[in-house]
Amino acid sequence: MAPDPTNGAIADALEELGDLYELDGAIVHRVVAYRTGARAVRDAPVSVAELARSGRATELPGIGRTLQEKIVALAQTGSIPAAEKLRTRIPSGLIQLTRLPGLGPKRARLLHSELGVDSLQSLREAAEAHRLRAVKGLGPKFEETVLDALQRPVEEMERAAARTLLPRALELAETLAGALAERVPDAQVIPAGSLRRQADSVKDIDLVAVTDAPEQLAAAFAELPEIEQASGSTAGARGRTHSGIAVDLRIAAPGQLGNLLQHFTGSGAHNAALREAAVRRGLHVSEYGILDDATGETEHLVSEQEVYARLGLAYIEPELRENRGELQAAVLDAKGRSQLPKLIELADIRGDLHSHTTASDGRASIEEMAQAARDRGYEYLAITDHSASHGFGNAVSPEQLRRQIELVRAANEKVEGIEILAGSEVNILPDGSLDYEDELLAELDWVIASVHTAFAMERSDMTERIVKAIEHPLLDAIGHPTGRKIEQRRPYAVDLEAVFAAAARVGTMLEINGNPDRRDLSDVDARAAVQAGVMLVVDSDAHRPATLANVRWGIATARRGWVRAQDVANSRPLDELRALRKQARK
DNA sequence: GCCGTTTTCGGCCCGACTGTTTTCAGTCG
Repeated sequence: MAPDPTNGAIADALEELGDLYELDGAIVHRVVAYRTGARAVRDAPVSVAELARSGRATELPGIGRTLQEKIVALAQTGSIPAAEKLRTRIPSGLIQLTRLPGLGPKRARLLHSELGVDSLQSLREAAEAHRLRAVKGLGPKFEETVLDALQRPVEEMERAAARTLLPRALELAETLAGALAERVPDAQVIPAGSLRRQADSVKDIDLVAVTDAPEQLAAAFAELPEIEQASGSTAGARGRTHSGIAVDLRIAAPGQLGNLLQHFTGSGAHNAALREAAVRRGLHVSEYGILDDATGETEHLVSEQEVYARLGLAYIEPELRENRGELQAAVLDAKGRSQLPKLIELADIRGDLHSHTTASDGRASIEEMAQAARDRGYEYLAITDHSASHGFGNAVSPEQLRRQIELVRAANEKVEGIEILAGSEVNILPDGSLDYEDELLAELDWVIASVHTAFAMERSDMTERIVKAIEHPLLDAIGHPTGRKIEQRRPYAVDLEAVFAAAARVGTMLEINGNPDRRDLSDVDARAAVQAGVMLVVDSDAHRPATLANVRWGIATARRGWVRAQDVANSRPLDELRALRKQARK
């Protein structure tokens, strides 16, 4: 039997089917239903193919009976009959057409029926022969836009599609906001959009500003040294940085910051769902205010708290605004309470359980790392250098680890105000064993294990490998459990449901690694892990004192995953953390 | 195609911008 399609593959298939229906002239709501469904599948933390087979995929918001049937067909036969049928009628090149700016499904359909255009190549030929302008509803300007888009080099298209990791984008946004506030002293400039939601990566930088001098602010934006090209008005300005990131600045009068910030924080899916629910209550939400059908009046609100309150909702933290159930959870009951979690905060973290020194590939000594951790206000720090088989010239032999344990004990005497734990980040070998003897592992205060080799294993083998490690009695936690690198490397194939079940059963913790390239577990995975009963740890994986601060990206991911402080072991004092170790629980 | 503290049928977020238009359709975020 063929393996189940991944959630990603199912989502791709539903999106393609949506595109096909759209080009076939289906009503927009049907098309939107496919795209909403695709998103729900992509975000789902469990195997949707399995869910659909047991008739439970309809529990996902946006998946009904029809989509479930199509998912089952995809899992059983490898394709969806409706898509097969549509493909005979709609040339695949038409979908490519809709990716061009200013060219959507309606125009692609029009070009196909009027001119027989069915690919980027035939579109180019038609445009060059000036046949586009002859079509009713199109004109020379449109023809020019099309030729322009087709002539743009591939690299530029790719650059425009590229996403920037959160830390870099946030730093840039803060630089721009600071420079603007300096030039227009009364202006308040706030990063919004996916930046404010602390997403893994962002497509562009959204800034929201409040000022009484909008013209001055828009002009100042265009003058910024970081901005390469800009256009603007009193409502805002757009530009592009020299590094190629699009920047959007929106300017509001002080009285409506709440509405504007809520709108531009998004996500698009959150806002669409929020507004649909509001319409049922006779309220119409936009970036300018809330229009009440009953009075015909539009209210302008200064704060987001007021916006959510006006809609009968508890305040929703930006990290939760992805339309993953937060709107339902925010509904206030008769006593004014909601089902939203109290999210973990950076200040809840009492220690770091994953850090490196010069003993392996780190850049600082045990003492330097410990002092930096203490200066962050931590109660404890685990030194977890790589293990015997790590390779890259920085493996730690068993003898070296014994010596390292002594060095940690000695450093603990020297450095006041923090407890240093002797640990290791051991490799999970392809057969699921760890690469130190149990006798040595038993001497350590903290053992974290990670996959660093043989990423390309079969899903079932990788699952078996990691579950075996989880079941090791001396192991405390699994580091960066999926191996993903944001925008670079997909997670290795593994059955996370089985991993979570095993971890919950034996009491092995799972990490949210705070390295901004990793943030692994991801937000949706972390949420599913907690739901399965897993205890998490949030670590920096620091290789030098400064990168201890990377724990903030782990906290961002945890918050996006609905994680509370009580779900995270290193939010607890050291004695409580020790009591959570498997060894202590026996 | 999905969904329901006004509905199992009849709705389905909101506004800006562009280019083509004599009042608006299509696209985008």
